[in-house]
Amino acid sequence: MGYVSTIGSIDRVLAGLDSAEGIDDLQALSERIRDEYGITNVVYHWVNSNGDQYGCGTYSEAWVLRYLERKYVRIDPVILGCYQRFHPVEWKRLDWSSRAARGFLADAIEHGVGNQGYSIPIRGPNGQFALFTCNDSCDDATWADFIERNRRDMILLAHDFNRKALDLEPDRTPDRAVTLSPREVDALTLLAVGYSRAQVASTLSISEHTLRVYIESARHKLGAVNTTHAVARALQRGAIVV
Amino acid sequence: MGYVSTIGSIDRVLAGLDSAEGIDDLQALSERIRDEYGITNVVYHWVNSNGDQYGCGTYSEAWVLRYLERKYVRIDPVILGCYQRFHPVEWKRLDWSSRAARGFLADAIEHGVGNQGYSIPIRGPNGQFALFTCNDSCDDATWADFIERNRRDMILLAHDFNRKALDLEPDRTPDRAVTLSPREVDALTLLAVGYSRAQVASTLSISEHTLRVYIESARHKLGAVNTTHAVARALQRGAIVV
DNA sequence: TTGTCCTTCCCCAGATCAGGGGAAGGCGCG
DNA sequence: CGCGCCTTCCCCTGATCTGGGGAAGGACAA
Repeated sequence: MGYVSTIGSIDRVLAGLDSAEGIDDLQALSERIRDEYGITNVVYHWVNSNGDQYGCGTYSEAWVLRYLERKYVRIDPVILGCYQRFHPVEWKRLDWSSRAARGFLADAIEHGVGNQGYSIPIRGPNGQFALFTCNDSCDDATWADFIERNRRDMILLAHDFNRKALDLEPDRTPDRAVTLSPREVDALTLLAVGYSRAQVASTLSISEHTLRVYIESARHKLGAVNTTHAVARALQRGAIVV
Repeated sequence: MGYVSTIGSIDRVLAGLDSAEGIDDLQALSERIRDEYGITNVVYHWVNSNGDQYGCGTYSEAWVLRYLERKYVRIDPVILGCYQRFHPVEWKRLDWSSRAARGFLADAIEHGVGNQGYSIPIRGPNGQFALFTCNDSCDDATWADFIERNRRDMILLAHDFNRKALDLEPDRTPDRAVTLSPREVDALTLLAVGYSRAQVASTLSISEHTLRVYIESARHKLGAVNTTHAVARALQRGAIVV
């Protein structure tokens, strides 16, 4: 990481964001951010609830293809870690202990991804999830210093980058909000914590037949094909909280 | 809204956040933010889907009690609007057309809530939801100018306020990750998108018996009592991404 | 007032899942 | 070179879920 003055960078970049008119501009902008801040990579990565991915950034094409091809999204500790966290996180603090994760890391570094990174999770109303990541190759102290100085900028960039990305791709918000009835929420919530149908029915003091009506109705609303699917979608969309 | 210089405010406030050690400090800090920025109210409000609420801020005690007592969370257009939005929003742009909303607004203003507001939605891994709000009584142009100048500060404050609030209330954060094997991840992931066991087995090109071993093993790791439970916990912990 | 949605109840048959066994080869870590 | 973990295969039975039906009262909104 070469030393680069970042004074005013955020203003220049946000001005660029304001005038962006297409995904290509965002792509160019990620490169711009990378250069303004003197780091190796800047990436905006959208992870869709059906496994679709999309994004832009400075990773090499080879790495992006490999990532998709190997379905790394399933084991990438950055994704997994951010997915269960509220706050931005430094990569070093993620869990790299599994074999799959270590293999992934080696592969990533081989493809030009830096060993240091900082990723900001961004969430939408119905479980939509995206990541804004910056990364670099340097030692821990240098990176900690960089983050210390630029954390705020990165958070603001993540916000505005995401907003612009959504403006440009309005169909990225396909999961319409589903309103489950209170009983449907009860039913799915109890199922999600492991109750069997019989247990749920007795907990809610209704017959199992009635319970099934709720589950079916919730299933239809959620576009789910079975109970497990319905619970999964309800959780993803925040329709139930366990 | 009296004119107040906000230069350096963010630094002073964030320093205060760093040293906060309890919910009382956050309460004091919300007052501090209010004064630094010269507005009427600053509020951090955690909303649980089961109706639980929690937060701190400068609203009068009378208003908070009334809000809870009347279960305003169900009709508050700020909550409703932010719940389905990605980005911070000015109150004027929300939907105040329903009668309930207008009644609510009148009641709010009567209790010292400003007519102008800016609320930032904050989301967690499993639909957790909180709001960081600043509001004031002034005309549209004055408020637009205030937001224009302080939008970035508010976003950063929302982030850090939320982080601190979660630090101080660790039970609101999710459980630690479990490391599932790649096959277990495959199995649960496909189950989560609605596949039956037979479909999963054939998709993974393994026998259904083998598949069951993975599901069982994942269940044990996750401390789940059945498949649906296992999928739910895996999702919550970010062990799988669907 | 009419319609839509929520809540509750009931029947049944076939498909699916859960739970308990046991056994094999492969891989990496100490 | 074990030991542990991952992967793969097989047996079985009983419990559970899924897929269609139909029916009724109450709440709330247009």
